[in-house]
Amino acid sequence: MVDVAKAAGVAPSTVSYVITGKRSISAETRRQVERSVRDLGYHPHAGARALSSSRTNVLALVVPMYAGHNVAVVMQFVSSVATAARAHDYDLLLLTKDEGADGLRRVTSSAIVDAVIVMDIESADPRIPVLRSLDRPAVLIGAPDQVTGPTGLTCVDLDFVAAGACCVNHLADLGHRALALVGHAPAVYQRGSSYAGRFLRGFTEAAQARGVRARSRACGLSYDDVRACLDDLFTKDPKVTGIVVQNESVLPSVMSDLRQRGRRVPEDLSVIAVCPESMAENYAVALTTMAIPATELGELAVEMTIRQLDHFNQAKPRAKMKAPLAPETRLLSPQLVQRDSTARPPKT
Amino acid sequence: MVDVAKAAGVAPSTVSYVITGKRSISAETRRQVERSVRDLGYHPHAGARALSSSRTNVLALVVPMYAGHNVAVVMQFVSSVATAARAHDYDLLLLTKDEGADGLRRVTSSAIVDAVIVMDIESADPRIPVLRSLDRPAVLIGAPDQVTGPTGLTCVDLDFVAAGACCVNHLADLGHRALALVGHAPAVYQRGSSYAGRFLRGFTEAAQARGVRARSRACGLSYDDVRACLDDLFTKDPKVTGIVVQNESVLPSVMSDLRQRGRRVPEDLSVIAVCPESMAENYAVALTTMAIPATELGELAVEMTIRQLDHFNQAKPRAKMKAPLAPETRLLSPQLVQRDSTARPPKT
DNA sequence: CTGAAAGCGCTTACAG
DNA sequence: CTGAAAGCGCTTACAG
Repeated sequence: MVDVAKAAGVAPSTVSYVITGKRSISAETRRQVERSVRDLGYHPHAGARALSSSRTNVLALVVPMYAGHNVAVVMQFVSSVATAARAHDYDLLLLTKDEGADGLRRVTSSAIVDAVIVMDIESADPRIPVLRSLDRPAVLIGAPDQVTGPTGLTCVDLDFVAAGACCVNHLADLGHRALALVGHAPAVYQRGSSYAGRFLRGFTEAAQARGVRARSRACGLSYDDVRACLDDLFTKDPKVTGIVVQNESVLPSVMSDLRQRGRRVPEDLSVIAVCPESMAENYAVALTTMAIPATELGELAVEMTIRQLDHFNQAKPRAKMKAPLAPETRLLSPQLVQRDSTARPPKT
Repeated sequence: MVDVAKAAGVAPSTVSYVITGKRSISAETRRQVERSVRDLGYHPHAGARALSSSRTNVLALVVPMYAGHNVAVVMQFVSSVATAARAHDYDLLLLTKDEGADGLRRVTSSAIVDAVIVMDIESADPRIPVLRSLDRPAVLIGAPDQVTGPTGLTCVDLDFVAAGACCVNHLADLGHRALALVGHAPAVYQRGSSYAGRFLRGFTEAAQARGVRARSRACGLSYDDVRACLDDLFTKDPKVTGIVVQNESVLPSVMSDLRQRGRRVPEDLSVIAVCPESMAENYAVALTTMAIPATELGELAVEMTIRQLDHFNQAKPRAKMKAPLAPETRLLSPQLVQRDSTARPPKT
């Protein structure tokens, strides 16, 4: 920086101000400095910046990485968060979920990152109290179980309760009277991943409200798991004419197994897939989907984080008692896109 | 740190030495310091460390994120690199591929990271010259086209040429005389992703060597793309009895379409899938696979990076002419796991 | 085995 | 609109 200042004939602090844009600079001076910056190929040292400004311009993203489970959706989240972060001039530090609460404390109290975004929150997640005590902004992608509960944390998610209900309503409107839900892998429920439970709740409650029969079952990833799951569902209620597949990873096997059973979609059986829109066309029948708006959620998460950060940084110098920005909870409304896999049930 | 030093009754520098372990400390003093560190909940400030030591303990990982393409494999890479990095006390900064060469320059010359790991190298990739000029260690997951070429960069990858050949040999050994390769999406070849080309080359050359017919075709992701691809392959060579599916994302559609055509696997047709082992059991027939050892490759990449870094940091103080560690290229041997989807061809 | 002190490269009140 | 200077919190020669 000193070299740049010399080359431009100004004080080092002026170079800093040109780069950070934190005070107005005469057009002339600015030009000089920018020129020298370019000529010397100068890049400010991130560590030095972090040390003197107490800001790193890095966000942590905690990603769940379970082999085979939900990879497409997770990738979309990661990709969208990374891109949105860069658009706001932030970089992304990737944390795996199994670093747990300690990992959050580590990156946060070493000032490696300015804030954290956490995916895949579980009911009674041990990270929540930690997150709340961090003294740095935290945003959850995914809402803890009591949606409106006093988590004190900012959340953004699809409204999975409404999504479950929405699927039921679509099928009930078409005339279906008996439904089934092919759920996530058992491990997902055991972990208490909140989205799984919330969707199931919406599904069950709406079925009750509409007076249609509904049952659900967790479903493992292998072909045998899928067959066993469908066997069970069809045995327990042979009249099922509508199924909702919440487990995106298992869609191929489900579609293939249904054909093998001689159940035509949608003539004999209607299918709704809960998955990213991009997967809808990958089957012989274009799938009616309950979209998971991963890209939008990722962008929102970043925006909410930045907003918290702005507030946080303003409050810092002024009062010791920074009024923490009131934690918002944004739940996106579900959007069902009808394609060719849902229709009226067969006449009996 | 000053507080910790006071609490422990030692000099700040001693605290530093205890934490970094860079010189021997009496057991007594160490205990005192460690105690104070714990009592005060002290965490060293990453920025300050980076500034004075010129090391950040962060690695950049450049990840290709194309919706739908190869997501499972990419996730496995990311997960394994992240975990391996943590095991060496490094964090991971995630860069998307579309930040390109500029992104590499940015994180590197701002000293945000100590080294970079780059996935999905293309033939004649514009990032290669940049990587070579970085003055920081760089490791490629994936080899540029001329495997042994003078890239001057350290690479680790599956030996895709051998992998292609290995698939052909397995099928030829079983007695198949006409083979087909369902390749990656056209976009992958257009980008010149090197693994796609290398696999194809191995496949083609081995077929020639073994005197079996072989053709290949790119294949898009949608069901219609898959059907068109198989239509084309079977039309051009109706005697095909063995196919290799390199495009993991398309496996479900392929298997489902084959059944619809009345081609039983493996009685009528043998299938080899190039994919992670974890996907082998997700179909009605357990798939014979050409494994993509993503986890192992990720770990190797991190180890090679650390080794470069060690060398780099040792050379720095001594000579201006740091002899750059001779760039290694490690190509893992392919491993074919036979399961139930390959067998002798039908007698004619 | 331990200390005192310089210095890493920025940002940001404080002055004018 | 611009400068001079303190200070952020560590690491690491230099000494003893």
